[in-house]
Amino acid sequence: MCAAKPAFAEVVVSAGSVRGNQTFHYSVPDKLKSRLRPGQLVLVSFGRRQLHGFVVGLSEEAPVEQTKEIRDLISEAPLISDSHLQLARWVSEHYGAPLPVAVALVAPPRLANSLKAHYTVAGEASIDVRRSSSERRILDLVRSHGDISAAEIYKELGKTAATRGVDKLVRDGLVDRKIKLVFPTPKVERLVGARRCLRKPKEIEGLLRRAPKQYALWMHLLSNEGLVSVAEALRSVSASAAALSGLVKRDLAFIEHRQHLPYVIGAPEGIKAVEPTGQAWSELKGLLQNGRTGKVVLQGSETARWQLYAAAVRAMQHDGRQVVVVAPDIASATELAVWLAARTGGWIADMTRARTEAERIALWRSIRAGEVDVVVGARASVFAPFTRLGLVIVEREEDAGHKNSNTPHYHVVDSAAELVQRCGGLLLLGTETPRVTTFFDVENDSAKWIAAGPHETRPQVAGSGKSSRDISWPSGDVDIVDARDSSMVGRFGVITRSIYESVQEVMANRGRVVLYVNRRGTSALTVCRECAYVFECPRCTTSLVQHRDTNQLMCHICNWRGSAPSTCPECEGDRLRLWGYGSEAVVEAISHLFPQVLVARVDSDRSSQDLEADIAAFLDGEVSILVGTQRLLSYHRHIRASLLGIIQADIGLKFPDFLAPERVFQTLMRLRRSVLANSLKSRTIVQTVMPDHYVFTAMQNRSYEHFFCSEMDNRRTEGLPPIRPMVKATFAHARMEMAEDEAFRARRELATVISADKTLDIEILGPAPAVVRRQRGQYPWQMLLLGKDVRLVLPVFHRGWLLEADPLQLT
DNA sequence: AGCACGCCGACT
DNA sequence: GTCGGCGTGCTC
Repeated sequence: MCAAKPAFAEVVVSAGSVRGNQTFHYSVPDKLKSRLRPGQLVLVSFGRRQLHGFVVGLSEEAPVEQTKEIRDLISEAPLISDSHLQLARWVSEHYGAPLPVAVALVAPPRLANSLKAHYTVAGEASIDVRRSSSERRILDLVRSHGDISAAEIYKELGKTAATRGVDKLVRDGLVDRKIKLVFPTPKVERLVGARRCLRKPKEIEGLLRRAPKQYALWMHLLSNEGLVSVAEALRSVSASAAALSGLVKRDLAFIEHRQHLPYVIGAPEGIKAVEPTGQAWSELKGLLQNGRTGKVVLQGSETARWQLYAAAVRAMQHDGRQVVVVAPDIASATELAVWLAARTGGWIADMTRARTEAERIALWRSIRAGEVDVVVGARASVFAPFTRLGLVIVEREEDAGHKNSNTPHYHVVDSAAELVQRCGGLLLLGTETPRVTTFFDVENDSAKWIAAGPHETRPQVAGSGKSSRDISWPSGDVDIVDARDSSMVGRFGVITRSIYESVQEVMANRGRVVLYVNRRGTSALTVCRECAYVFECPRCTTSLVQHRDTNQLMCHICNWRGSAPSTCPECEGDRLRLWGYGSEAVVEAISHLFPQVLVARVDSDRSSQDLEADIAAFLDGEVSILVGTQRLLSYHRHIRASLLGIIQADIGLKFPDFLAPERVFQTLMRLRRSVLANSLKSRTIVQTVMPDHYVFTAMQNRSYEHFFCSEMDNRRTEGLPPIRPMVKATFAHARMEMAEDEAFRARRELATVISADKTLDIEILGPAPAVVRRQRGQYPWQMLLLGKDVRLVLPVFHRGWLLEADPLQLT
């Protein structure tokens, strides 16, 4: 604790443009000396502006000579706990994000919208004749009201004149600005129900003989169990509000006001709370009982994992501690919330169902008040203001949805690890196929491993020898076909004979097939056979992909579209050739080979409605073959088949991105798990031009460790993550030389900083133009920083640079 | 955001 | 020399 009467307060000012993790010191006025605490919201002068900011620390001394006074306390109750302030600081430093942006993560949602300015008279200053007419009008308004809100002044003068005039008056000390924090509350719903009474229906019919609308309404209410919304009840019998008030006056109906909170998920009746048996639960239970903090990896099938989550949540409810479950996307968050609600007592908050600002704020506040025990949400829910945290569950920790796609580029797993370090609690990472980084932690004993199963005996593969972690593995054989020397059948030359024959066999047995291609469209590039002209995107340096169904050329980087030409713009020749292929080409090829079979395409070029209809047809057996991209995985619960064909997955492996093999491996594992779910006779055929790549051999050997060890060999020699932390820094400019010059200037500046301190462990790769040299009309140049001290030099990157720590994609 | 400062090219 | 446009950095 600091001294009772702090002289200075350290404040994070809410100005988005303040780069880096800079705070500002203000002197504490006497009237606030005994009241100021970290986490409170204050009003401060910042340059010419008055801004709100969070107190993050109190001290006897300030690092600067000149300080201004804190103008006002906006919120007496601290809105952010010490631990969450520390978490925000960590996010800012770790991800190279501005501190105000990081603080906004742990603050109430859209805080600025809840701040309302009020104006009062300051002193007895007489009206200066030189004041403009709008200033005089504002002064009159303030004087006559005594205390007037900004909104009221806006109404009188219009926004521009009002803000300009009011700012001037505040600066000149004629009026005082006060900021009030007014949180919105979710709208109140009026519900109506029939009053149960002992009078016979016949009697009431008589009573209401001369009020037919009231009678109709009464019958309607009786036919409904419980309460219905007033608006809906009146609409359905086309009655007016008068009819309702008549019923209420007769005491036949009653009105209840209820806050409609869509994020509250109650437990349905008949909770199926079954305590799991088995090794996994007894291990997990032990860790939970000790109330220890730490990281645990739980590997297993979805069913096995979810059962353990439910048991863990119940254990926490029993101990009176809060649980947060972070799902990789909105759909699975809601699914998990409903699933958990059915298997645990009490109510669960689904953050993804809090849609309006008022709802999000109400939920935030009830979490802060400790009223909510279990929260399920997408990635932002790790930053919710828990007060007695016991458990953080990250579902499908390997999913890319756990990484934020804009500043700050936080990752849920790393943020959650920091969270439990500061707030306590166990971090449970649920996964089917762990990330390399996560399994590295297990190998290092910095994370515990629990195998949730179901397990099957798997072929033994020589690994590090040290560990023998069980990993549940999708059943069925994997065959690898070398696409380079196999004979191709059908159009475009995309299907090997071996896949063709297997599909034929499955079709003969009335089975179903899923074929995966990693690209949309018909062709990867369109080339002129006369002059070798390649159609390129006008904004990017990518080749355009032809989409036959819409007859368009399309850029897969910036979504540029143009109609497909029939002649070459260079030589006007008409012999255009489609080179490479995507999902559309595979559909065409397959339909041509199996004309009697219905084939559906599943990729993001098609609308959700169309896709759902096709998936339903697939379930009915009407459609027997699905051809799709990543998009197939959105229907992972429905795409069961006895044959999974990987037509093309290896394109990514040729990119200069060390993360590509892991991405391909994860995608194929997930596809296999969903398509072949527990059917023992099912097969996977991988058609590839890289049959010896460890991604495919590991699949064939059914060994995660085979994949992991090969992957780590690569990363160790290069010192890539998780061996050394990595930060990607990108600078884009519409003029290529500008981007290049700035990239090299930053590189030189970094070199000076690094050479000044020989102990710094930092290596710089680049700068180099991005693989796609031009994107959306801009030329991005990027640099990769590696080493344990990389974060110390992040302040070197000023305005215009985009920083991403622990990137998931280098291209 | 809004202002100060400094650099550079255009003009007196 | 000086003016002003523009890019950059600072605000406790």
